[in-house]
Amino acid sequence: MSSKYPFETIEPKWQRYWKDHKTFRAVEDPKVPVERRAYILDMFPYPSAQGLHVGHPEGYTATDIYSRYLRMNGYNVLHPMGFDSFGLPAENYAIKTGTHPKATTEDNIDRFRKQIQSLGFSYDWDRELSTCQADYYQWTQWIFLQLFRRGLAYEAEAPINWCPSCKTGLANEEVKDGKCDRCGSEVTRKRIRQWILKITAYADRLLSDLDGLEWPESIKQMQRNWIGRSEGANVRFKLDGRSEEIEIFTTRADTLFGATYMVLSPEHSLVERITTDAQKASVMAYVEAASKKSDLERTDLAKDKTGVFTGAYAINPVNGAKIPVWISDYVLISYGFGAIMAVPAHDERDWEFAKKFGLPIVEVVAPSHSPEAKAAVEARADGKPEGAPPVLDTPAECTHEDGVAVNSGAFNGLPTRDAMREVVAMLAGKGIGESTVNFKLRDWIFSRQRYWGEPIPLVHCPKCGIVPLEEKDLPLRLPDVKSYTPTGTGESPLAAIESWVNTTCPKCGGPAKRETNTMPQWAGSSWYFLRYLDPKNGQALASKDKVDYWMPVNLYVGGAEHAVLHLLYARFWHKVLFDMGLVNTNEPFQRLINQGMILGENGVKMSKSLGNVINPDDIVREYGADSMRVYEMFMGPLEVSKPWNTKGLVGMNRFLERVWRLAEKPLDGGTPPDSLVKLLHKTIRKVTNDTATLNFNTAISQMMIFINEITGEERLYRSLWEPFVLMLSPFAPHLGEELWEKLGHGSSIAYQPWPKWDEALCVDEEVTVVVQVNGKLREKLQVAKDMGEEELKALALSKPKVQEFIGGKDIAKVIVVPGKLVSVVTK
RNA sequence: GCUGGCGUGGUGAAAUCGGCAGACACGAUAGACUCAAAAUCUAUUGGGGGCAACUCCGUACCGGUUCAAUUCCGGUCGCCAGCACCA
Repeated sequence: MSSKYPFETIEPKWQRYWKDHKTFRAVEDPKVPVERRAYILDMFPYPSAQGLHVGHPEGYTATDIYSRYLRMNGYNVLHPMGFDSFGLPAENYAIKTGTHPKATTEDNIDRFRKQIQSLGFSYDWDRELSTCQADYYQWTQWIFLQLFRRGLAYEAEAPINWCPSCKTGLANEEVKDGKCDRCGSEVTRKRIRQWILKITAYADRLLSDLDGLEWPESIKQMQRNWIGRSEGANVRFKLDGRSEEIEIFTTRADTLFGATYMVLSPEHSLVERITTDAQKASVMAYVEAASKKSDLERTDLAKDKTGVFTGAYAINPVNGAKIPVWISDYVLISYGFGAIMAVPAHDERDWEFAKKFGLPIVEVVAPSHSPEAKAAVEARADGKPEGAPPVLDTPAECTHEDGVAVNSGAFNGLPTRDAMREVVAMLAGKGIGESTVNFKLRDWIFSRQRYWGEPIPLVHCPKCGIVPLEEKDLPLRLPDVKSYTPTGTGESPLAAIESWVNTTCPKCGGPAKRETNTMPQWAGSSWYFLRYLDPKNGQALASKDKVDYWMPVNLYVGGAEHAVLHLLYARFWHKVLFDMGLVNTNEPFQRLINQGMILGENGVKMSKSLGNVINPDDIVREYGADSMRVYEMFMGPLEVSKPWNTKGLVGMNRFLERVWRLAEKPLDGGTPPDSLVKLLHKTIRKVTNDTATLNFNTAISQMMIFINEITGEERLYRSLWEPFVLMLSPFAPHLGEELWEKLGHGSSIAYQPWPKWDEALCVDEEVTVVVQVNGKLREKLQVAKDMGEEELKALALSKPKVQEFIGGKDIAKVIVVPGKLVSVVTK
């Protein structure tokens, strides 16, 4: 009678063993060559009150299997875990319940750590960190000071997302579809004094360095779009009868002759000055209304263009035309100069606006094969481009396609690309424009008017201005407060603690006030992977030796939701640290993989409100951690989203039960049958290759095939069983250790050498060769693996079945792929 | 709208230097064991037709290249994700 697989006792037993023996402690052994060192990293979790979700262990299991596999292959592996613990959820909870966020955060971390440990991951827990601890955020503050010193942090008034109901500024990630994620109110804009990081100074490098990264193409593409580099030109337009100029950015300098009006963003600084008295009332009303609009109203819903004429006119520099200057909120203050030249014939937005307000539309680019284009090209060939016949009709539709310049004076007849270059050259010659590059990426609004974050280590001194703290005075500790409730004035709750706010200036010693904004949640996570390298270092964020030993991260696994925020911020900070000589690589994460989402059993996203959430604790209790691990890896490729299915999990549990029952047979030291030896070697080959490439689902399937085969045997051969247990152990580590111990070994399986396969034993002596006649499969041949082409052809043609389908027709050709197929084609 | 990705049995999926479509698992059906159930084991399981040997169809849809297409190319439709007036 066989016993049930006792995961309830095995799993805690080995977890205790690993902890007591510090089995997975990583040590910087200089004897290990660089190519045998591996830094395998998970995106660390935010420890929420809900506890772990089944989605978390998916990526963690993948990196764990890979880490264990690498250790067994002689690698020195760094595989750490920690907690991203500053941020709004803890603070919101504190506001609601009056519990200190530190207390709830610590509770949550304890819970998370326990849950993570219950899954048997091989982390080096001696390196655990938490971003809200002073000995960690001391270095987050230190990095901020370096950014400040290098001119990469500046103070400015900037409009931020503001929730009028929660009375607080919101981070971008807390705004969903223009609404507050917490209360559902529409988010408005509020201008508040902000600390901003100059990430745009690194835009070019953040873009070009993507090319060298082994990241999913989709993530690289998302970052490219987000950075949004565009080449174009700046052009300055004179105002009619005034000294000011309007400067604009355009990617289509070639359409300058078609610019029939200009539009300023309502927030543009010239608006007030250039508006004529007659227009003042309507312009001011429009500006006022625009400022009150939420983002949602200004973008999604604003399909219909709105705007007001300022009364002012600008001069089109190429043809001297007087063109009206309007204001409209379809022009964004935050991009380019917050002003545009409008070319309605060749820009959809300008087209809609011009149609609505009856503004002139002039075609300046004709489709390449149109008669207008041909006439312009001919005129140019004759040396008289300006003599090209004018195109007078208002175009029927707007097009941004390339073509040939028309209605463009000396530029008539030039193809779009040439016209762009020529027009810019002409503008540059006159000193009223030049080619330039613009980015969509904006500077990083870095301050939060919140309590639970890193205090910004600066003071405001009435004499000296903004003064950074001395590095020796770090960390600047977060003080205790009575109330975490946001003030609603745009000041953080810290502002109310006078004893903390009032301080002395580090420079002059006079009275000064502390900066009361705190850092966003993204600060701590922008460099945590460096602190794991040297988590107890009191002198530096990490010693250079340790950075050199481990960096860069060889494999980083986490959700795709961090494609642009965390992954872009971390790259930015890393490049700054690289420029300072503190890290050895330009990029932090060499290889990135996004695990897919685990959906609910009904195929939709797991969420509390849908009642389809699976709690990993229940799974571990009922089926064991190993079943959970193997199931999550068996579900499908790591990168794709797939629905949870508890039935499927039960199947994995059955597989492990079968393995356990097999182990209860007495071991046999004899030689197993050839066919099983061959299967073993094929299995080693497949599991090795698939594990190395993170194709865990097919590796598991091969192990199942192996088990199905050897289950039929009377005896359990040690020479088959030991290699199998070794291969299984990264996937089901508790069971692996237990079976290894049962095999009579004294030490952990974690560092045993990975089994090797013999290629000669993976080859079958006999293979199936299929015969096709006119593309259809008609016969199969069992032949020796190395049968030659001629022999195969003769054998195939000798088969009655094949002859039957040839049906006496002449043979046009026969294609033979030795070991695979014979394809007969008739005339 | 733009960008990226994906469409294969009842379900999760496997197979792509083009070469037996559906490995492995779930579910289902039938049987063995049992007083019975659970567990376990055995068999069948893409669809249609045939008593059967067998045969036809089948990888979202339409077309192309090829002796041969799930795989390559062009188009259409659908789904998912991200961005969204970026001049």
